Amino acid sequence: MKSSLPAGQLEELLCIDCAVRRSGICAALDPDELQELDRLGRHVHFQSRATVFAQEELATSFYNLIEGVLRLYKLLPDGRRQIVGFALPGDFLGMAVSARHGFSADAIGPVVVCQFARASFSQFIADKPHLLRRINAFAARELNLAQEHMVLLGRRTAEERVASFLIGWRDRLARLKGPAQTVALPMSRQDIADFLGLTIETVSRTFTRLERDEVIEIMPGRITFLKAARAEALAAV
Amino acid sequence: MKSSLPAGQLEELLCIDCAVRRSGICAALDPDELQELDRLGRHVHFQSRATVFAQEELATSFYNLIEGVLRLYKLLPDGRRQIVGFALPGDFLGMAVSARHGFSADAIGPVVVCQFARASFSQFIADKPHLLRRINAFAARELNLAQEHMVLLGRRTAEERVASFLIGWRDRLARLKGPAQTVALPMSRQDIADFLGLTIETVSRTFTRLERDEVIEIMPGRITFLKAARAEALAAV
DNA sequence: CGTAAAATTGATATTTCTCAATGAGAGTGG
DNA sequence: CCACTCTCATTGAGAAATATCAATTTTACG
Repeated sequence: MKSSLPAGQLEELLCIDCAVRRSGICAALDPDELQELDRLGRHVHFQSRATVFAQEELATSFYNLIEGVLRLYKLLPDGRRQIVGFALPGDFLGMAVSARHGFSADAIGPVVVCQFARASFSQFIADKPHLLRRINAFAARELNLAQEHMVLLGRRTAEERVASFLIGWRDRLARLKGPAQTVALPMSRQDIADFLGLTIETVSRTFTRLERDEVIEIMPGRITFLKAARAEALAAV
Repeated sequence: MKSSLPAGQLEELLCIDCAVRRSGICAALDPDELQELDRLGRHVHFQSRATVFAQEELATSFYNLIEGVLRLYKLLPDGRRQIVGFALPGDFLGMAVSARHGFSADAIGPVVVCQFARASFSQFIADKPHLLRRINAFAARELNLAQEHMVLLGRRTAEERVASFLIGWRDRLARLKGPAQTVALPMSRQDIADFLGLTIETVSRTFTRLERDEVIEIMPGRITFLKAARAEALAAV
């Protein structure tokens, strides 16, 4: 955490000290490789609502999310929005299928990312099978999440969607910060609606219903599970 | 296509002669590696409706789809089904996130797959960066498709879903067999409904409406585009 | 042909959306 | 410190899209 770098570069910590060193893709690297990586990446801060990259923009970088939350979304030409996921520290972004990004990413609250130029990072990973395998595992996990979400969007009721979302979010935060009954929800109701394929009104009504049934308690920016088992049952069915 | 192998092994063609040699992940391999791979994989035939692997089953193999169509789906405990995709020749399956399959795969019509034992294939790819990169690219493409599908499921109307599906399916078949206005639909209306997050009745009514509007012509097991541009517009919005 | 499965069509029900109004929290300037 | 304002969230009433239930028709297959 301490740094001997001159002022103005304080955030340019070394990979070896990185907060997501053990959870991100970099966990696959040995000390020598981490040192090499130090020269390729740089930390970039974004304030709330800032855009890290946008759909259709040329994908010139890869990103490791170090701190904060990103919403990842696709827009239809008429403005309809589908949030395809929320990124948390340790997540790796930028695996575009073409030269352009398939979705936009913007900050929900302050964010720090580790940015890598596409060309040099591609070169860095090109002959590192252990790192390629880890990136593969990350992609497989993402794909699995996406498929779970398709089931939610295609076949679940509003109440099941909301319960699934809350339980899934709780579990992701638990992996980062340890388990807790109270769960921070930094994203807006509109974000939740656009993630779950619902309207903001339906999300709000469903929250209220879950609170009336004493499954959760609603507080500004967070909720508490009162009957976690009931919520889990709704999420699982 | 010709084979000098004894009867009973007629389908055990060599990788070098494989129908999906240029489109599948194996396109990343050189002749020596293909020869090595010959010893690891074996062709397996499935008849229509047969299950190649099932959700929650131990993932003991990887598969290259050689011929035919698979439906890939997840089931909820109460029987609701979401088809997460249709696999076509050249697709690679079996990248499970855990030890178990995240979805089921079964044959729509006769199917041939090239099956690899998980352990030996994992070993085969472990130190082949070019193959790992290709598998990565396949995963990224899958993820991209999944995200597109999330938009469809979360934010599109029934008519847009059906038009998107027909156009998307046409384009995938075009890549395999060349462009055509008439498109084979080997899957049932129920399969289409479970892919699009609709009921069979809504799919049927939407097909009928598209036919009444002279956008498509419906025939048993296939459709023809009469106004492809109109369908594309519905799919794109 | 005859039968079973798949697809279509119709009538009605239900969920979720849309439109509109109200309420609550956070930041700002007097 | 308090009104003011802006954004976000909640609530209500009615509309719309899609689901459900129930025939009927078409297609596939022995």
